[in-house]
Amino acid sequence: MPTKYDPRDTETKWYPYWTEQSYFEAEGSGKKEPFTIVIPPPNVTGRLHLGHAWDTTLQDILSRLKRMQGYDTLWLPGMDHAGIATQAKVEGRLKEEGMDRHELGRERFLEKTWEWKEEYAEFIRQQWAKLGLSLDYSRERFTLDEGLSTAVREVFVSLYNKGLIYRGQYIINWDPDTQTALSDIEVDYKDVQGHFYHMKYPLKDGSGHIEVATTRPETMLGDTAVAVHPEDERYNHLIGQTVVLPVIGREIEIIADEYVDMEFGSGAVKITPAHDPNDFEMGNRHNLERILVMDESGTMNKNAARYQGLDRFECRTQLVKDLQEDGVLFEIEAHEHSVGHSERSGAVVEPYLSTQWFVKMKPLAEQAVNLQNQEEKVHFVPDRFEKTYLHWLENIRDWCISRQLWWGHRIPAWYHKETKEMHVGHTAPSNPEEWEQDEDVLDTWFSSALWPFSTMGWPDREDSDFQLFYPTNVLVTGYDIIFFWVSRMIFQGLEFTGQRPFKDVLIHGLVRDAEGRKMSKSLGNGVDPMDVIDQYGADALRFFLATGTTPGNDLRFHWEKIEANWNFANKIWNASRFALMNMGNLAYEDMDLNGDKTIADRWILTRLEETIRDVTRLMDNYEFGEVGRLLYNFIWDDVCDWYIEMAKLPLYGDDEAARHTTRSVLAHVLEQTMRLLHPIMPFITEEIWQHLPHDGSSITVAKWPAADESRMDPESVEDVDLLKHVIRSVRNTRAEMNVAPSKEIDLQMKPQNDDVQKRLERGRTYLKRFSNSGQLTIDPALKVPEKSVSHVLSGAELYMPLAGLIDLEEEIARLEKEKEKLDKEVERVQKKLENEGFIQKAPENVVAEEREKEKDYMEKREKVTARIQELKA
RNA sequence: GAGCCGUUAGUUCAGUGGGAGAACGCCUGCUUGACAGGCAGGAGGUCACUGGUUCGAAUCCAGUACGGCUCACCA
Repeated sequence: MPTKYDPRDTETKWYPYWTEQSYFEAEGSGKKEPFTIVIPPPNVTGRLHLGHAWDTTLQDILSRLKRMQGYDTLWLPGMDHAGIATQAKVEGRLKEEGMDRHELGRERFLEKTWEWKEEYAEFIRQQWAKLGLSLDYSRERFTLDEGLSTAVREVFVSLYNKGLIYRGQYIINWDPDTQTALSDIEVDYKDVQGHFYHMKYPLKDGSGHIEVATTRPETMLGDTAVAVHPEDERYNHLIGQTVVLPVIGREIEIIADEYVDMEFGSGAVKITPAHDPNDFEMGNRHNLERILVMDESGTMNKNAARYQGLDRFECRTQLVKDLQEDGVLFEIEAHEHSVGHSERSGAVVEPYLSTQWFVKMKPLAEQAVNLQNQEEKVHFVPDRFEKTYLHWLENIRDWCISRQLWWGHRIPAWYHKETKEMHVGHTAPSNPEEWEQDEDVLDTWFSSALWPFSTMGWPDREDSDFQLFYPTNVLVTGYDIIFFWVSRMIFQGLEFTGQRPFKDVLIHGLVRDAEGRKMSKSLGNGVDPMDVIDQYGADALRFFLATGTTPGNDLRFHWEKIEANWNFANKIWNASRFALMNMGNLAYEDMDLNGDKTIADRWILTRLEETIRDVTRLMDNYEFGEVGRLLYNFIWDDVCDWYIEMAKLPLYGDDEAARHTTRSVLAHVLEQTMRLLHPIMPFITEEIWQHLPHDGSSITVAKWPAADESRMDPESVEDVDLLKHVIRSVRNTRAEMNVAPSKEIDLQMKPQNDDVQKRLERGRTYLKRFSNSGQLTIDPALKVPEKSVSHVLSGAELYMPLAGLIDLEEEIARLEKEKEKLDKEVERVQKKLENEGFIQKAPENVVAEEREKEKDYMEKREKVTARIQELKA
């Protein structure tokens, strides 16, 4: 084994082995308790980013843990066709080749897109492998697969038949760039510094005019009314009168509607039912005509009269100029307002009248809301996200699900060419030549919403995977897609399977750069997880992702932390190297933990049991950060800095039996620790585990360690704690007095009682070695040496005669300082104990602890004071 | 406008009713038979602020300030 850990060797070796041995394939036999996670399917648009790496690392930790704990673990992989995003990518590629999808035709374009999909799917699988993810590839799914498409049609037809899907003409969010409708949540609202345009519309009878204002003046071309509040005294007399719409010359009525806010603007509103959702509603109430003034690309149409052919923003500029000249537009006010942008293309979204398909959300949302009052609810971790989720559901509007794209699930609706009759069903009507299928496809999230069950054979409820592995145990995802995905899976799962699709939802945040900024292409601050792996290994990256933060919070990426985690891997590597070099070909069968163990052996075994217990508990609570901290400290501090150093005594000694016991303990501790760490750092733990004495073919299928209280030895912990205190005091003195570690000193200890004396005697060999003392005295009747440095510990005093090195004044000053510290402690404790309330109300054990401390501090202070007196005398 | 989160050591973050923690960074010393990407020792914090509850508050409650996020409205 090389002295430095090189993750590249290890990490390329094990993944092929794991998959060849089918360790990640769920059995599906029903003999073991199942544990299921479905992966949030990444888009087949490109490379995985750090967010994916984080999300999947957390899932892999849970999957590996549960697999080791004996569950029939299914972690189901797959990908999402990502309608708009993928189509845009393929169109981009076509454009480079000087082509256009319309030239190519729908069928050829889809062929090209499938090619793209295969290419990127392979790419994504390679990245999953590099991350070490324990995915069951035998069950990989894609949202456009045959089976999943069947599920999509089943859901569509069923919801349609229940009246929960309908088609109609409404105002939707239109993206003129990609030329498709969007759902409400695919629109990003940004505050924009715009203008408020004030206009006068003349009354037909010539008696004057009425003032209106708008932020989108081009929509005035489609106005079909002006509205005022029925109780607005300024306008009462005008209700029912007619105004002549400038430019167009259309005569439109002044109507009364309570929606109008009298306080806002002039109190009169222009009404454009085909270009604004509120105006559309009002139009329905008053039977107003709906006039579209643009086409699907945002270009003004024939209803825009002389502005026909202009882009909507060119039209705005020109129209404003013209209206100003005509005196219609009399004021332009700076006005900050919120403007919707397409989440995908960034284009300004146009509220647009259009015929689309919708899901009626009220009944579905209600079910999901009610679920949270039941025992079998979805548990959000951390639970604050439940509030976010419920608030959204309670205020939900109908979901526009049709998209004017080619790449996706085609809507299973057919229209008769002549009668215009509509047919909704799994298949086309029997005489297909007389019908044509709806051109549109479904929102990508419509199919993603079915993912937890469509991937398991549903709608075949008898499918063995669906029977065994559904509902899933936990969903791991970022808070940014709670609305898009989590909520939709829940209401569709309830509607179609009658069960929650997952018991827990583990929410994480976003990966940010070191300055806390979101990683983005435009900022160029993104980090490719594959680069991180190439430099430091997947284990280092995974440890960082697992331990960097607590659930629900964002994570800042720091290269230094990744590097520190490589150091940790290297530390583990070298500790193992040491163990193996001193293992003497110890075989697994020959390991013996029942021999005559040293206090170090008993202590580290106790610490191991504590670590097993705590790590298991924390894993179950998704507290991976704490798990990492515990394992890091156990390995680095307890195993490496203390146990290995202590184990060197028997290992380098002549006592064969003692050596055998210590070898066994060391091998056992490392072997068990590798198992505990394996879910987080799968590669290095497998590598080391395979080198160590072990039983079985792979750590991936080794049993998760079980805590055994009977192996704990509290005495040994007290022993080692005392030894550590003594050793630290000596080291501290050496450092302060500039006594080189290589220079021998005398160490004289005066125990206060038999118990401490015995402990010190038991630890004598360790004390001698770690203090590098020539003479070591343990004597309750010790005659205090002159000219010596002293330390007062709980239960013992220690002296180091360092004649010639000691400055008496300095030593007194040091002890005075020590005494001051103790004074403060005593004062603090006594203040507490003098408090009647504390004595009466605080729990007994707390009071007892304080009394114990008081005694200890006072004793120490006494000793220190006495020592000062001696030195002064 | 409503809701949520954060504010703890130079930095990144844990801790969430009973003596302020870790990692990294910093300072000092060390070719100690696994590791100098290491070992040993050390410095460093009125836990944002103001009140309240409590025998006891970094921790619970209310408010304030600053930073961030989400939703809604915006003619």
